[in-house]
Amino acid sequence: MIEDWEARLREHGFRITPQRQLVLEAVETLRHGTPEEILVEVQHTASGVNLSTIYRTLEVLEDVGLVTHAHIGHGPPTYHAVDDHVHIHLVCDRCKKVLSIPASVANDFVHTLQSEYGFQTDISHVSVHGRCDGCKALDPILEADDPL
Amino acid sequence: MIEDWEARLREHGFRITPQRQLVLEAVETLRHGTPEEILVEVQHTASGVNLSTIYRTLEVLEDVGLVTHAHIGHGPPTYHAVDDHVHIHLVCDRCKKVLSIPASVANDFVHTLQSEYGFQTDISHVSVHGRCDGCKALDPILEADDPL
DNA sequence: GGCGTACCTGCGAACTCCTCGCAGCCCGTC
DNA sequence: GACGGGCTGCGAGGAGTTCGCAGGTACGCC
Repeated sequence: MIEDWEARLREHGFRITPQRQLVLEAVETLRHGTPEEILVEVQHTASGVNLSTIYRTLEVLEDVGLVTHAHIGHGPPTYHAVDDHVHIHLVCDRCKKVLSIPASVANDFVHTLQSEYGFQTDISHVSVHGRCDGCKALDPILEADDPL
Repeated sequence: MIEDWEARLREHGFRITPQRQLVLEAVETLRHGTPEEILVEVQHTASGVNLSTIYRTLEVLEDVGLVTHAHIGHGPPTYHAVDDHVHIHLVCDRCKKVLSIPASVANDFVHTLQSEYGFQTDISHVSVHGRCDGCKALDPILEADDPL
């Protein structure tokens, strides 16, 4: 559990509630979790918790910098705890598998965006689509084709 | 208009219909278009066209490699014609502005993903989140914080 | 040019993901 | 321990997308 999560919330004028604790714990346990998955995880401990609360709680936790979200393809967003290693998602559009790689791989790319376009990149929010090693052999991407 | 679009469709066993032609034209005119925007564009010419048809047509056009889509943040996907320059979207999470930059900027990054992780990147499908030059000054991203 | 069939379209229902309004609860403070 | 305002659960509702079905139409075949 991230230390000082209570302090983080209080600093921003938010209250400490069991729901917020449970959601944060669930995000850390799952490492990659959609709101729906987080709900299920939370309900192992407290079955009365509502999906709206998950959404509102995730918004609060993101606000104070305890969790982040990233968009992985078409479905719902995925949430992470921020003390987890900052990473990039490689999403295989064919088998839907998600690889996490260290964000450092993109350092040069990020610097170029900064120096040439003045763009400050939130690298943890990036997801890169394509074909994983296995699927590449079976069904490679052709030029600019994107048969998702 | 992409040459041979009719041939492309026929090759894959699809028929040529006015709707398919109009959708393809709309995508090329708009350059960046959500299904809803494409519908509006198509309806300038043929008001009877239905949104379901737009979705089904885009799926077909993507299938035969005439259009691609990319996910730009929380909203609906954006479609492009494939003869357009391959590009990367830089999405400002604060002002929602989208910059298009040449895909070549990511060449080294793409090669690293290939050589180190065996991952074949569909670079046109990537969207990079962060802060544009203007917003960066007003409200920068703090470490791993992501206050979208 | 006309015919038939399989594909395609329009329409509406439904589904998923998410947000909102409201009434009651409970955290934090005095 | 009592009070007030933020927080939660619940249900309704909205945006974006998909699906099933009935009728229309492209296109191969004569």
